[in-house]
Amino acid sequence: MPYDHQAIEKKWQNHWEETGLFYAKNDSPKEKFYCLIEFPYPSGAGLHIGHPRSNTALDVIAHKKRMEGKNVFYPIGWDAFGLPTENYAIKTKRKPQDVTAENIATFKRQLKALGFSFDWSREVNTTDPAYYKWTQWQFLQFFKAGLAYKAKMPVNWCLSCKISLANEEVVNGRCERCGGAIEKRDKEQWMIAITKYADRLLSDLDTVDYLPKIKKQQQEWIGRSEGINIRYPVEGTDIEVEIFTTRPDTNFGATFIAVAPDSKFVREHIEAFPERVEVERYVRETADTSDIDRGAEGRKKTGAFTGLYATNPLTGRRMPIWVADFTLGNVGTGALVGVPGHDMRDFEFATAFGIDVMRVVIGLDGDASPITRPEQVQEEAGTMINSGFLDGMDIHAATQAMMDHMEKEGWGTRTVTYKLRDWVFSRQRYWGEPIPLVHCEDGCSPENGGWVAIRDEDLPVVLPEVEHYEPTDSGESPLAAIEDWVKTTCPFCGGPARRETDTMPNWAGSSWYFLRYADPHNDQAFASKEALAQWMPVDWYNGGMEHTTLHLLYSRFWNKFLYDQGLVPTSEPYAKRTSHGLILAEDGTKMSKSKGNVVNPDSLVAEYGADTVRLYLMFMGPFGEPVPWNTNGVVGIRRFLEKVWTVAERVKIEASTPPSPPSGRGGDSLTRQLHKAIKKVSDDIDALKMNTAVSQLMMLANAMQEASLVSRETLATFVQLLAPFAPHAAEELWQGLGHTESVFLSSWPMHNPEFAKDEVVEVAIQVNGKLRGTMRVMPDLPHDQARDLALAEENVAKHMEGKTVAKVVYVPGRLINFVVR
RNA sequence: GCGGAUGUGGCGGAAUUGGUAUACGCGCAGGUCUCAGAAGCCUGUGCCCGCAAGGGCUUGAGAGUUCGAGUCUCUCCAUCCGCACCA
Repeated sequence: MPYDHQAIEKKWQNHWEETGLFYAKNDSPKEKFYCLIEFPYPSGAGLHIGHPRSNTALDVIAHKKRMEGKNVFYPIGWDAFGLPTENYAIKTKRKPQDVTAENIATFKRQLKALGFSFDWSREVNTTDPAYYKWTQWQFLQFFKAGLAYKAKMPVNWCLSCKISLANEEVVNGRCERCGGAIEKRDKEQWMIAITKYADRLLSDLDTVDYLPKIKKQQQEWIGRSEGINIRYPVEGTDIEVEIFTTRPDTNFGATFIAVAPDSKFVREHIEAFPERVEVERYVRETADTSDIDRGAEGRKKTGAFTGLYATNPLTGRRMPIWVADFTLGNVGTGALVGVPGHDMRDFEFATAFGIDVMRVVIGLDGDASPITRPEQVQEEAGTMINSGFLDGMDIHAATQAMMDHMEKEGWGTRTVTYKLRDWVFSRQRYWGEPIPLVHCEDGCSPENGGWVAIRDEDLPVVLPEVEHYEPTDSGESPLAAIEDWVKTTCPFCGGPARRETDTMPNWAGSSWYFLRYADPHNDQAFASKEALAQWMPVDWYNGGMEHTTLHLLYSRFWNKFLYDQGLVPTSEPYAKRTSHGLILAEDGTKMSKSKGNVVNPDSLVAEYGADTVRLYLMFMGPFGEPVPWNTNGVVGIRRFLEKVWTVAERVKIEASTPPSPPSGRGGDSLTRQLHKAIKKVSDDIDALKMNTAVSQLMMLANAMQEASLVSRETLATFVQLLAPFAPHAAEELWQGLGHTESVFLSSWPMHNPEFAKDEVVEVAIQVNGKLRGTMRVMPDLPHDQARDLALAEENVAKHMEGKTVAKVVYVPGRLINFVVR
């Protein structure tokens, strides 16, 4: 019988579905194992080949854990709110609800065709009112706890479309759709105070098993730094300018102050600037530059002098106060003290505007001459000089000494700052969860600016249908145009009130979906305490490296908040987090619809089969790294499965034979290969080294093909090892070997180290580290015998002729190296 | 610019974590089968010199540590991901 993937795959997918084989059981006595993949955004483009990369890997893990006796939970759902669907709906004049339903149907069909062992009975959808009811409810808990607040934040405003744009819709500083100019406009936005959790988000990383690079990115994103806020009096006024620095040790070398155009200092004191007109012009000019450009080292420095001077109490020096856009308004206090000798951007600024440069640190190169060239700027290490009581100290000791001094004098206060900023939670868009607040016209809740929470029993606030999905040209969401909906009554006093028309960002629904899976049909709570206690935390979460900062941090924060409210059982939601690399197009560039280099999973599954696609995805390269797609590689995998099929047909025809008895050490060669493979495949799956696990399976298949006789037991074990990767083919082969139950109900094979041992190994013989021969010997051959055998090799002897042996390095089973002179 | 990562044959990659570099797969070449082709099977395949035996070189570039470096250290270069309203 030839390998007919179409018949086999359909048959087993139906069988698994009918028997509910992979549905998680709430009342199982087995130990739970919660496997999670990032739920997909159901875009109109259909499943991207990158989705099954992650899904297959965790499917392999889920299957192996099942076979190891765990109660595995592997759910799936849809992260369906968001811009692309909304924009598509605007363009095609269709309802986002309908578009979303269609996209989900497509994704579902595509995922099912790949045979993933998802628990489809627990599917969730963020756009379902029964789901977002709880997203809204949880937002209200943030609101009630005082963590949600309104603040003015800049948005990208397209002057011709008259709507605010997402950063992604701004291309080269212009509107993506109309190409028109963009302006930054301040808009009142809901914010969530994630920075209150910064310390715990940082320190609790010690309690979880994330890939080191993931932890590092989280740490850097949170960006804790200890420093000091220093207040300098402004000459001739009663105002002060407050700056933040992590390097007060260099303060004897401070020669200017730079404040950000968008800083509090400029907003509050611009009236007092002697050069006010010039500063106003500069502020307007720089308003639309992005932070990324502004912070860049080497970028041409610009600025405007305010006409004011601050006094450095340490030295009595007059420091001119400049407005300069290389200072960022949202970092520290929005103002910095310029030490051009020891900071490259300060140096660039000072040289551009003729400001003094002083040396206060001698670098490791010992150069103590005046700093005139950029390469002399000493930023990282060194010893203090020209700095009074700090002279001779190392910069780190000097930093502490200076902070002590400044605190004692009352000039400054030690401060911890974070790069992390509070979470902008409002969108002026249609396709998101309505924010469940009303503004009372009668003055309720003055402490919250008049904002009142919707009563729990009135949730969800259902997204009403509108005529047009475009944001209004006043910058409000399209919901603002539905006067009937906006006008409501205050849940508190019953007086007139207006609804909040902003919606939530798509991060909201994805910040807690893993909790909903535990109890997806509950209408009394987002999930019951019992269900959460049973399944949380997630044991293994895999997702893209591109989600390492935002989604991962938001959802950790969200979970921690719920934990503090006593609503979830663990402080950290994910015990383990790994990441997969992007799949690139064959030419090594990113796949994109516009370039037409997108790989279509449907046609691949139809032509080669789901098992081939799954195996190829695991084999194509190291799981954590980006790899270009290669259809030729798929062909190679298909050949492998056909080879397996041929071997299996042969085994079925041959008379049943007992398993090859281990003859002496290691048994026969096939038994040895089998046990090596069991070990390697098991270890590799756990370590997510899927590519080498598959190549080990290939080697075992090659060995079976070459072997004169393959026992049914050997083949059966091979099938078990193959099963997580190629579940359909494995079920078919397993059944062909006479089993009546699913291969996934069998126990994962154990390897016997005795059977895996080699009788003889090849040992390298080196002379002065160069390979001069090899010998086949027992792995534990004693030193003297190894030396004598090696010296007997003709080519080795040739290279040793006339030399004296200074040293012999012998690594049993690996190599022997003669160091000669 | 800042933060995180990566760099090995013609291509995707492997390397027991300091021990025979190039496993496995693709591609290519030769053979077998065939009227012929396809598929399958067998053999070979890092580069240079050599009929061969063998020798030299080789893991982005350059230096260093070591009996021994793809792996450790330093300098440089290139590529990818993220940068807060894409998901």
